[in-house]
Order: sequence, then C-alpha cells, then structure tokens
Amino acid sequence: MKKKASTIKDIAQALNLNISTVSRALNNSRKISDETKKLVQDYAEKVNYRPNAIASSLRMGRGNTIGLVVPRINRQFFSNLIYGVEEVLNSAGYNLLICQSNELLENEKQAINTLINARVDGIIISISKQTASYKHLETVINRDIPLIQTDRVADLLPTNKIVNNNFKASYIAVQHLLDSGYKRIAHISGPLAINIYKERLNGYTKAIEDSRLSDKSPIIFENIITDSEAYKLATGLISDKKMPDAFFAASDFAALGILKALKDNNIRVPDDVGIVGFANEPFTEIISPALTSFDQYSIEMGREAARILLDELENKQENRVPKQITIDPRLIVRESSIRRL
Amino acid sequence: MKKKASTIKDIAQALNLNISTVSRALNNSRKISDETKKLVQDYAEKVNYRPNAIASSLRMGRGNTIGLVVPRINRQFFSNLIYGVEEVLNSAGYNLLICQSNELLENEKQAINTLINARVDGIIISISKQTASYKHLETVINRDIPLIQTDRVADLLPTNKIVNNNFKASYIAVQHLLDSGYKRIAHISGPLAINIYKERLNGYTKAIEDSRLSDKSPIIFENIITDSEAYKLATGLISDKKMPDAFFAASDFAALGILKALKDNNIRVPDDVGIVGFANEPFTEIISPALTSFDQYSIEMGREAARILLDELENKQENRVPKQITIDPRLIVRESSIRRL
DNA sequence: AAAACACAAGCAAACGTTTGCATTTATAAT
DNA sequence: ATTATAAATGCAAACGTTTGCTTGTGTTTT
Repeated sequence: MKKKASTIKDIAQALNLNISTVSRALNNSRKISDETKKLVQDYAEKVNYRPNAIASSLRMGRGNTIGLVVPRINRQFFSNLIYGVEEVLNSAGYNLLICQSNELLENEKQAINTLINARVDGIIISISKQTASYKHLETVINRDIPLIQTDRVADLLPTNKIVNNNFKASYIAVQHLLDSGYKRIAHISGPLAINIYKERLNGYTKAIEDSRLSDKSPIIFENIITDSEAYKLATGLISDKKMPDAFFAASDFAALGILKALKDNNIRVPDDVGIVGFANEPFTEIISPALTSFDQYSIEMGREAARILLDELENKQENRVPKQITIDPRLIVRESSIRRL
Repeated sequence: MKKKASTIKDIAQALNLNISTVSRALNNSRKISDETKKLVQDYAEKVNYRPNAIASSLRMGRGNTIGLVVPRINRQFFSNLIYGVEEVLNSAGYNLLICQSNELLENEKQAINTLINARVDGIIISISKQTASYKHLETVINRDIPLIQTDRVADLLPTNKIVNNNFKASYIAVQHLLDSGYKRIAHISGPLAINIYKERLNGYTKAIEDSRLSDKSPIIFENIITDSEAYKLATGLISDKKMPDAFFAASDFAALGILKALKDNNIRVPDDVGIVGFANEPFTEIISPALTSFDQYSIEMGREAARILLDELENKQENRVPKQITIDPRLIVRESSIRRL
C-alpha cells in the first residue's frame, strides 16, 4: 500500500486548482496571488512534494547537468580537478555526471555517448592516453554541446581549454637545476602521445639548448611513469656508470623511483645528484629528502574549467572564439634540488 | 540554420512509418521485421540519431542513474571508493551523479534533495562529520529509494552498509604493538561524532583492557586529524616528559605528525617509540621510516557498495532485511612499529 | 455607465519516449 | 473458400512538467 510520489497534478486536484496554477505557484510566478501561492506551497510541503527533475528537463529541453570524463577518478590530480569542478557547478545549481575512461579510447567514446544521450548541457574532458582519433569529440562539437578540455588536450580541436604551461614549467625546472650547479641534467619523460609529456620534453630540450653548458646534448628517457620503472632505470644507469648529476622527471612517481634507487646505492641527494619532479603529489613534501616539484593548481583548474563552461552556457552567443587558459605551475623548491655547497 | 537533433518522430516521418514502429525497431523488438529494423537502424545511423535519455526516463519512470554523496571527492579514500563504484555501475549501464558535502550537513541535505528530485534509482552515501540528524536520509528510505551507507554510517538507519571492521582492526593494531614490546600505548583519535573513530577508540580500549600490561590505563587524545595537530600534540608530550612508547593513530596523517615531531626531537622510531597509522595512504610506504598502517580496501568497498545496490535494484523484493558487509582492514606492518632488539 | 485594463486562474499543447491495444496483411488450418 | 492464427505495423495515451493563450473577475479610467 505504498502511495506513489505526489505530482503537481495531485496537488491541483486536492486544492481544486489547475495544474498550471500549481506549477506557477511553486515556481513563485508573479502571476499568482500570494494567497494561492501560500496555499499551494504549504500543501506541497505537507505532502512532501518533490518536483520531478526529469519531467522538467524534458519540457525545458535541458537538464542542468554537466558531464565529466577523466582517465581515472582516483588519481590525485584528477580527483582534485573533480573537486574544483563540483564545487563551482554545484553552487551554480548544476549536477555532475562523472565517467572514467580508464585510459581507454573505447570507454571514452562510450562515456561521451552516454553523456550526449543524457543531454548534458556541457562536457569537461581530460582525454585518455589512447585518444588519437577525435571523432567522438567532434560529434560533441557538432551538436553544439559546449566542450571544455583540461590538462590533457587535443590541440587541434576548437574548444576552450584549461591547461598548464608545461613548456615553461619544464624550462624553469631545468634553469633551477642549472642554477644549483648541476651540469648533466637528464629528463624522464612519459608517453609522448600525451601532449603534456611532449610539452615538458620540449621545455627541457629548449632549456638545455639555451644553457651555457659546454655539453648541450639532451639525455632523455621516454615512457617512464611509475616509480618502479624509474627505479629500474636508475639502477641500470648506476651499474652502467652513466649517472647524470640531475634528473628532471615529468612525474613525481618517476622522481620517487629515481630517488629510491639512488638512496639504495648510497648516492646522496641533493649533494651528488639533484632531482625535480612534477605534480606536487602529497608525498613530495613528506619524503626525505623532500622533493622539489611543481604545483599544478589542480583544484583551481577544475574550478576554472567549470567557470568557463558556465560562462559559455549562460552567455550563449554565436561564433565564440575558443579560448585557452594557461596556468603557470608553481615551482616548489625543496631539498632534493638544492646543492649544499 | 542549425538542424535540431532528430527524434524517432523525424525518422518515422522520413521513412513513412509510425513512431511506435521506429521505437521498437531501434530497441530490437521481435515484433518488427528484420527488413524494417535494418531500414530504421541504418537511417538512424545516417542522421546521427541519439535517443533522448531524458524522455525515455520520464516514460519509463527511472533513469538508470545512481547518486553518490561523499564528504570530499579528493580524499584518497573517497576517490578510491568512487573509482570502484563507477567501475561497477558503469559496466552495468548506470550513470553516476556525484555530490560532495564538504563535511557540512546542510550541503548533504541539499545533495540528497537534488538526487531525489533527479529521481535516481539509488543512493550511496558516506555521511558528513556533522551529520547527527538523519531526517534527510529517512526521507530517502521512505521514498523507497535504495540507500547504501559506506564507511561512515548512521548505525540506527535500516539500510545496507559496507563498513570496515574498525574495532577489530584497532584491536589488532594494539596487539601488534604489544607484541613488538611496547608498553605505554597511546591512541590518537579523531572526532568521536564519526562512528569509525568511535569504533577505533573502542577497539583500542578493549585491547588495552585485555592485555597483560600492569598499567592498563588508556591514553587517549581526541579530535586530532591533521598532521600539524598531531605534531603539536607530540611536541607538547615531549616537553612535558609524558611521552608514551607507542602510538596507534586513527589516521595516517596524525601518525605522520607524530613521526615528524619525534624525528625533529631525535627520538628514534621505532626503537624508542612505535607508531601505527590507519588508511594506508600512499605516503605511508614512502616515508622513512615507512609507516605501519591498515589497508581499507577502499576500491573494493566502492565496488561492493555498487554491487549491493545493483542487487537490490534488480531483485526488487518486499521486506528485505538490511545487511551489513564488514571488511577486515589488513594490517600492513612496516618499519615504524617493529622494534629492533 | 461604458470602456479599458490589470490581475488571477484555467485550458491545452508540447517535450520524446514506450507500450497496450487495435488494425491490417499474410499464412496456416479447417 | 472460409475461418482461425500469426506477424507486422499503426494508433493513442501516458510519464510530469512548463508556458502561450484564453477566460473570468474586479478595479480603474474616461
């Protein structure tokens, strides 16, 4: 004997009013007398009326929902991003539909599909490692669904973008190591298919080129992300006696692996070898020696992505020019890169 | 001159069919001839038809969407939880609507409201620090929306629950410290309004009682969560010369604060003082000495929560008895708690 | 006192699906 | 040839809102 949820129709019936009146009363329309409004609202309260957002969405043609696609929800960077997105979106009255691609293109396509079908008002995405074809994203654009790319972006797509200045940050990282007196600086890079790693690599290369070093040959190791990969790499370098005197790693985890390997082989950091990481993972300030790294303002990136999206939604105008917001990561100097002389 | 998205009505018109036929063809109903199916499906493909999930939801009375409410998306534990939930839900064809309460009851209520209005099929929640009144959750139950509580739960509410066995884990933590030869074991607790901290405290107390220690007086410090709070606490204990010889902290961050303070005061861990934390935060195995802690299987908890929910949704039956799934956290022994003799 | 005007409320269509039932057509059973 | 049966399609209502338009009152203006 469960009573089903009450609708405006029920209320109208009970109060001997028309549903349009009830609807307007609940939405505080000025066309309705205060008297009736109170009557309706009180009764709605009493019967625990909850507006059916689905019906409303259908009628209004929009659901106040934003879709978000990230590679992995539980990576610190992305969970911070989501945090920021949710914060802004929620206080603007939007809901957040979240999908993760697990770094797989197939899942990403699937997610985009779901979001389109759900008629989200906009989509924020950080593309997967595999994403090299952009057809699914073009579909989004063609449907006039505002699309914002963050962090990992497809440069060619004409969408708003929120990114870090990876090039500049890397350039600064190398300069910092040079300033500390290191001379043979290696770069540990990630999968170059992802633009951020490519950019960090470029920043590194340029900085080395621009340096006053006599030996300007870059030392690059690609596709190293986990600490164990880095550990192996560093161990190999030690036994091959090819140890550089500094590392700029494109990820903190890679930096950590290097650090562990060096410690295990009694090579002193920062005295013998300097290290700079990237992302300012929580552990960087906790380990010993604390790791120099870059704060990416991930929460703020999320907030900004949401803000841009809201702006686009609320000031709908023709022929917008896609803009790109670039945030400079902040170098956080810690022990691992300051040579005690 | 933008063409609006095509609907089954458009397809029906173009193909000179009835919309019901189109609908059935797209849903692969057996009532439709293969011929017509192919015709419809091909045409739908051609015009890039996307079913309007909102309309479908309205008609069907359900939207294949699950709501999730957590205190903070970007805490490791919760982002892992979400990861697990998303994984299971997504492959079962459900969408995930995420809200964070920011540890505020008001936000939590608001989130629940939104989710009810969105007519989600079920809700998974980890309640906020402030949540002491459960009216909003009762509303959910009264509306027959399946509700699953995880980790932080309101015991009195008759819902399914996925929890850690905090009592048992704490008991084991203390036993482990006793086995390592520590004799004055303190407990650093969190806000006791949250059940998990209460349970951990109880486990600690019981273990001390059950011990063979001559001095069985518990040493408890409440409401310490951040590492800086713990740092201050430990520093105070040192200057007051009231240092216990071991700490079991209800959070890794508290444990970290203690550890830092001890190191800064040249007290050796684990030789002079032992430490055990809780949650197995990523940093625990990275710092030196590595911190003994408890893995909570957070991803698996998320998966399990989602599974339970799906089960409840798919095998709808009257008078279900709410069940509680308890997961034993796993003690991960690291350096910080093994006394080298 | 008639015309003009607000104001409040009602009517009905629309959003895009799904689905029970009715109808048509082709096929099988008598 | 007639009827019963099955197969394929069409019709129309329903889900719960929102909103332009119409209608009915009572108040103001001339």
